[in-house]
Amino acid sequence: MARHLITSAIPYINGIKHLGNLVGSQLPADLFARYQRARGNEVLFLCATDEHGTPAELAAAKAGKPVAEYCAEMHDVQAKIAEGFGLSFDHFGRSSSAENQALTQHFAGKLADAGLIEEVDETQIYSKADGRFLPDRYIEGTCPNCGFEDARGDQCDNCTKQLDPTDLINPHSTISGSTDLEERATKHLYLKQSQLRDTLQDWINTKTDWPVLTTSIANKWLNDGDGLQDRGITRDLDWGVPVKRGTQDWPGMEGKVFYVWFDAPIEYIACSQEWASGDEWQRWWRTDKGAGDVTYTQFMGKDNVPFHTLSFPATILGSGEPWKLVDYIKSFNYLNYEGGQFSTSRGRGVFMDQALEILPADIWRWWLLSNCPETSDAEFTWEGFQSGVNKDLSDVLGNFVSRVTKFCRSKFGETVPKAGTYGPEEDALIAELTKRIRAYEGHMEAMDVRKSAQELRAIWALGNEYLQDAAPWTLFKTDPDQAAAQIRLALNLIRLYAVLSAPFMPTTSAKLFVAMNSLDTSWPDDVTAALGSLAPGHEFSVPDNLFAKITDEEREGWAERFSGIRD
RNA sequence: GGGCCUGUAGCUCAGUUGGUUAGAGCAGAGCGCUCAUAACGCUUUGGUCGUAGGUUCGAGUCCUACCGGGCCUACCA
Repeated sequence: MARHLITSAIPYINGIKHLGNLVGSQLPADLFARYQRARGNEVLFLCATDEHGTPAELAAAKAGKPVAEYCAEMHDVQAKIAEGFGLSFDHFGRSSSAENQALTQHFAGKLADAGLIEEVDETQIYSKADGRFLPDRYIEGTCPNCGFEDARGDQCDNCTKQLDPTDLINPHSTISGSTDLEERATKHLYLKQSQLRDTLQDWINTKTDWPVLTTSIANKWLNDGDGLQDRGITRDLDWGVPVKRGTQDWPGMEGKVFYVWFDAPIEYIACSQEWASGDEWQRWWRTDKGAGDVTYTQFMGKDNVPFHTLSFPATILGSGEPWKLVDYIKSFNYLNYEGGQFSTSRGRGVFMDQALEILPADIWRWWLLSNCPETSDAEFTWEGFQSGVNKDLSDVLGNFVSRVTKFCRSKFGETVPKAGTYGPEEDALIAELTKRIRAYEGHMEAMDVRKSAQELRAIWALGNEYLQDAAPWTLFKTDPDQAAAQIRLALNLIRLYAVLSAPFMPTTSAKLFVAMNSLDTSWPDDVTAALGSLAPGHEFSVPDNLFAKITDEEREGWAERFSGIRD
């Protein structure tokens, strides 16, 4: 039995995520986790909220709450929505946990012991009105290059020139608008990633099967300009993991916290400590404690790739301790919304809570996964969504279940008919099913999400093709026994579909198991045997229609409702 | 500015190391079926593969230039 450690990029705490965030990390990770469990493998699937950093502090202030309270509430909100989407985390943790705090400090201590931490004196912009140091992006002013008035401190959005905050003319805080800014001396810890450059390059070079998107971003950072740069891992903030060297105070670093991107990936490990009782987590993370046979897969959007291919591995490798390194990084492009971008800050697009208000989770799961942005950015349009969902789910799968169960009820009652035997047509179907199921498995193992969905859909369609060819409604008049055998097979197909479709649509799958009155969720390694699961005489019930069609009126209403800023 | 990705039928996308008449789903057209959510099945119409050159016996696939779209560029996360 294989062992799979699976983590999804951890969503930031400051608000509800949109569908683009969902499809870029949590949803495909859940698909993979559910599939591996269905194949009988041991899975630990982890996710958490990423709670530190300036935006969290500002969001809390805006909500008029202490940041700890705000984060606790938002964590619960995100956890509930995740549950609504059927995300099957073994644990949904928090980067602000005591476990992560201790582990982050531990790693910092080990890195310092290894000579990989440097203390750097520097100056940063301080805003007296805001009472805080400002990250470059929170300072705006006039671009010295093109005269654009709303240039950010790191880059001008108009002429794309890279800037330093001190370059700006008439700089002001984007938080308060205050122009009372000054340069202040401060000291920070830098992780000397440059010393690990060759180690990281050698490691990345072995990952020939990773998505191009993943390795090309990593190589860019490793080789651009002077190569991998050292990186500041502390900030002058109140909310975060206090800077300590292991359990010891760090002289000169009082009142400072670790940078959110330093502690966030460590939460993957800490999350397992939150989940586990005792040392159970170690057999997933420590190669000296039984994690040697673990396959570790991470899922994330492309914006997260540098931190997962370089920063976090630098932390792991630099510690000199036997931690498990990631084996495969599945990265995604972005999902666009009706010709533009989903935007959290501007409230553009459909957000996870809104999605669940208007349609069941499985419908979203199916469309998002079968259209996920694997090779390039993908496009959400209401028309495409409507036609895709109606065709695939209502017409191909839903209607198949409906026609089979209702025909059986009217001719044979709500029991699997006993008469008749299988012949060449059934053998041909089984051969075709076997071929396609093996292909489906291959795509799922490879995490080819769109291809997996395409194959699954083709497997559903085989049922309709078979029925049309067999035509039990005609045969019933002359050879009812043969029609009975055909319907027996078709009923078994429904159970088979419930098994195969479960990773994509867990709720629908569960409904089918209930209707078929079956507890047999075993994977169809032998398709012939799987199609004998529901024995002659087995009772079942006719389910309600699985998927209501999306009407034109609904589609138009939603397109209108979600055309602007979220309410 | 630099780097990476991308441009294939009306739409959304597949096209393995260059190899015969370029594929799928949806949409369109025709036929069939009537068990079913007017659902299903079969057949079929659509493409000089962004443009222009080049390499090759052979290019959607490799090279160059150009045009269009996107992302990243290290202090947002």
